[in-house]
Amino acid sequence: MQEPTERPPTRAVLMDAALAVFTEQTYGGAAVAEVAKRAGMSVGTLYRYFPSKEALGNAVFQRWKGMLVERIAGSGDEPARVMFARMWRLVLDFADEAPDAFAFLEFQQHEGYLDAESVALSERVSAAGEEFVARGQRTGEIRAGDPAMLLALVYGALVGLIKARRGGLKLGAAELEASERAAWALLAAEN
Amino acid sequence: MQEPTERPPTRAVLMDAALAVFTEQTYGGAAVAEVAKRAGMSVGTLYRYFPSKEALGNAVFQRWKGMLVERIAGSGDEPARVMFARMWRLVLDFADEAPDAFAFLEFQQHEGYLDAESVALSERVSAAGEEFVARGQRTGEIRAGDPAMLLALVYGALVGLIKARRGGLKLGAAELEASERAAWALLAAEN
Amino acid sequence: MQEPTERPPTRAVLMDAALAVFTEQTYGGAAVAEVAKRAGMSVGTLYRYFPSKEALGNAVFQRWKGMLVERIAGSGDEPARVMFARMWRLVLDFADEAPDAFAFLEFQQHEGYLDAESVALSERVSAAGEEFVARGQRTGEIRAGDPAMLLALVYGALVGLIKARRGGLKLGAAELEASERAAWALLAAEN
Amino acid sequence: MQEPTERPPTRAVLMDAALAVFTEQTYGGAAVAEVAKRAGMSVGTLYRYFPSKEALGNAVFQRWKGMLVERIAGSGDEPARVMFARMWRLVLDFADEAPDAFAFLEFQQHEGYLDAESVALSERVSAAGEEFVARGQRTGEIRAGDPAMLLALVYGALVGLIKARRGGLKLGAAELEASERAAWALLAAEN
DNA sequence: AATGAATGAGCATTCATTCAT
DNA sequence: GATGAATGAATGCTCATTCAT
Repeated sequence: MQEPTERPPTRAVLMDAALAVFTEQTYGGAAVAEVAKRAGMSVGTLYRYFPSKEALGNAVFQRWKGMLVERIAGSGDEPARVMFARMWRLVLDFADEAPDAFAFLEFQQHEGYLDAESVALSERVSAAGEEFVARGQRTGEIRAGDPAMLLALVYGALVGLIKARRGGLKLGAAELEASERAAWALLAAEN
Repeated sequence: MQEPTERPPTRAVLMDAALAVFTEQTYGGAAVAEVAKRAGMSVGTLYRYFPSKEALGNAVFQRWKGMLVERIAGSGDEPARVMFARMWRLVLDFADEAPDAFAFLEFQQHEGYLDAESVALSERVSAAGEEFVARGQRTGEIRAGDPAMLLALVYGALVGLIKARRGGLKLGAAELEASERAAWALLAAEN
Repeated sequence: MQEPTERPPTRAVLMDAALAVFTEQTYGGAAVAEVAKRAGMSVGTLYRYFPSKEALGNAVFQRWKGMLVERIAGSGDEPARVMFARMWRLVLDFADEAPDAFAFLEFQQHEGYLDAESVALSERVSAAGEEFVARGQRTGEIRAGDPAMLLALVYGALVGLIKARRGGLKLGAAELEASERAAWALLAAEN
Repeated sequence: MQEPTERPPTRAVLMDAALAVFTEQTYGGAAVAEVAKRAGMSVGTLYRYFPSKEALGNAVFQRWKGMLVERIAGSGDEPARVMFARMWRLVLDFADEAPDAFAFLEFQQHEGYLDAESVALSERVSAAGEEFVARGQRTGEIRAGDPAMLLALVYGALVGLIKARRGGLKLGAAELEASERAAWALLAAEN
C-alpha cells in the first residue's frame, strides 16, 4: 500500500516557475522552455498540464488574482475606516509574501493574452472594491465622488507604494502605518 | 511657392510607430517588422535609424519620459498646494494628449532592456518629485513622512486614475477636480 | 529480430552536410539553412546540436584535422625516407577518401572563425611535421635548413598536388610514385 | 584647358579596398558596404564602377592574377635552372610587395563566383607553367613526369612557403636561397 | 505519465542592390 | 558623377508546439 504521498503537485510547480519567469521577463518576453527548465521538467510535461503558453499565462494570472481577491474578500459590517486599514495591511502582506505575484499582476500589462475568465475575474475584483467605496459613502465615512475613480486612486496609491518598495524603498512599521493614514485621507469624507 | 519643406522626420515616424506597437503588445511581445510596417517603412530603414530593437525601445522611453519631465519641471516658489494642482493637471493633460506614451511609460515593466541613460532619467524624475514633497514638508503644507513614500503614493494614485480612464472610466471636469482634491488630501499636512 | 540499432548519428549527419556545403560555398558563403536542408533536418535541430554556425565550423574543422593528424601520427624509428613515403601515401589516401574534408581544411582560409582549440590543433599538426623533419636532419637524411620552412615546402607541394587532382588532373599509380620521389628530392640531403 | 590631373583612379581605389576586405574576410564573408567604406566612398559610387559584387570580385581576381602572370611571363631561351631561380624570386617579391593579393589569389577558394574570363586567365597561367616544365624536360634539365603534376608540386611548395611566412615564419636571404635550391631539387632531372 | 528531440514559422539583424536627389 | 537613404530578401538564431519513445 502506498503512503498518501506528498509529491509536489506538478501543476503548482509549473505555475510557480512560470510566475518567476513572467515576472522577470514579462509574459511576452518569456520562453516556455525556460519555464519548464525552472520547474525542473521537460517542455513535454508542461504541455501535458497546460495546452498552450496562453493557457499557462491565464492560469497564473487567475491563481494569483484569485488569491489576492480571496484575501481582501471578507467584508462584514465594520466601519469603512477599520475595513480599509485591514485591507491595506492585507494587500501589503500579500505583496510581501508573494512579491513576484503582485508584480506580475499589477506592474505588467496583460491585454494581449488574457481570456474572458481572467477579464471577468479582474472585473469582479474591481466591483468588490467599488462596492466597498460605495458602502463607505453611504455611511458618510468616504468622500463623495465616482466610486470607481476613488478606488482607482487608492488602489493606485497602494500599487505605487509596493512598486517603490520593490524598487528598494525601505519602510519601517511606523511608516507603513503612516502610508495607510495618508491613503485613508484620500478616501475620507472631508471633515 | 513652397514652404521650406515638411518632410516626415523618419526617426520620429519610427518612434511613433514603435510607441504604438510597444503599447499594444509590450516591448517584449512586439516584432520589429511590425513596427516598420506600421511606420510604412522597410525593416532595413528602421535599422538605419536605430541599431537594435533595444536602442529603439530606449529611444522611445527616453523621448516620452523626457517629455513628461519637461512638462512638470518648472517649479517656482508657489505654494505646494498650487503647484500640486498644476502638476496634477499637467500630467492628466499629457496622458490625454499622448495616451499611448503614458501607458507605455507607466503601465509596463521595462526592467529587461532599459540602458543606463534611461534609468538615470527615471531617477532624475523621481528625485524632482521627492524634492517637491520635501519642499512642501518644509513649508508645513505636506504631511511628515518619507518623501519617497509620499511621492510613490500620490504618483501611484495618479497612474491608477489614468489607467482607469484608459480602461473606460469616464470623468467630467468636476470629477477630475475632485480627484485632485482627494489626492491632495493624501499629501496635505493633517491640520 | 533486429540488430541493436543503426540510428543515424544526428551530429555526424549534420557535420557531413556542413562539410559538403562549406567545401562548396566556403564557410562564409554558406547558409546554415542550406546545411540543415542538406542534412535532411530542420534548422532547429541543427541548433540543438551546435550552438552556432561558428561552433559548427569549428567542430567540422577539428573533426577532420584530427582525422588527418591521426592518420599520419604513428612514428616509429624507421628511416625518414621510409616514413616520408608512407606519409605521402597516407595523406593522398585521406584526400581520396575524404576529398571534401581535405579541400575544406587545406584549400580555404579559416582565420575569421576558428577558435582557440582549432588553432591549437593546427599548431600541434605543424609541430609534429617539424619534428619529423628535424629528426631526419639529425640522421643526415634530410637537408639542412629551418624545419618549418622545409615542412612548408613539402606540405605545400602535397597540397598543390591534391588540388590539381581535384581540378581534374588524372594520375596513375606510377605517376603518384613519381610525385613522391620528386617531393623527397626536395627534402633529401644533397648527396 | 584642364591639367592632366592626378586624381586617384576611383576604380583602383575600390579594387584596393576590395582586396583588403576580401583577404581579411573572404569574398563570401565580405560586405559590399565595408568595401565602400574602406575605399572612402559610398556604396552608390561602388555600384557605378562595378555592376555587382561578383563583378568586383572578378575584377580584383583578374587584376592580380594578371599582375602575377605578367611578372613571370618573360621567357627567353635561358636554361630552366636560371629561369626557375628568377621566377622563384619574382613570385616571392610579388608576395612581399602585395601580400594581400597573393593571399587572396592563392589561399582562398574562388569557385563560387569566378566568371569565364577569370577561369580562362587562371588556365593561361597554368599552361605557361606547364610549358616551362615541358621545355625543361626537353632540354633534359627537368625530371620526367606529367608537367602538370610537376608544376602543381613546385607551385604548391612555393605557395606553402609564402603561407608559412604570412603565418609568421621569418626567413633570411640565405634561407630563401636554400628554399629555392630545395624546390629546384624537386624539379631537377635525377643526374 | 514523462521526456526531449524535432519541427518550421517567426524573430532580430544584415546585406546586395536601387534610385531620388 | 556622387551620395546614402531605402528596400526586402536572406541570414543566423529562437521559440511555441508536437510526438515517438
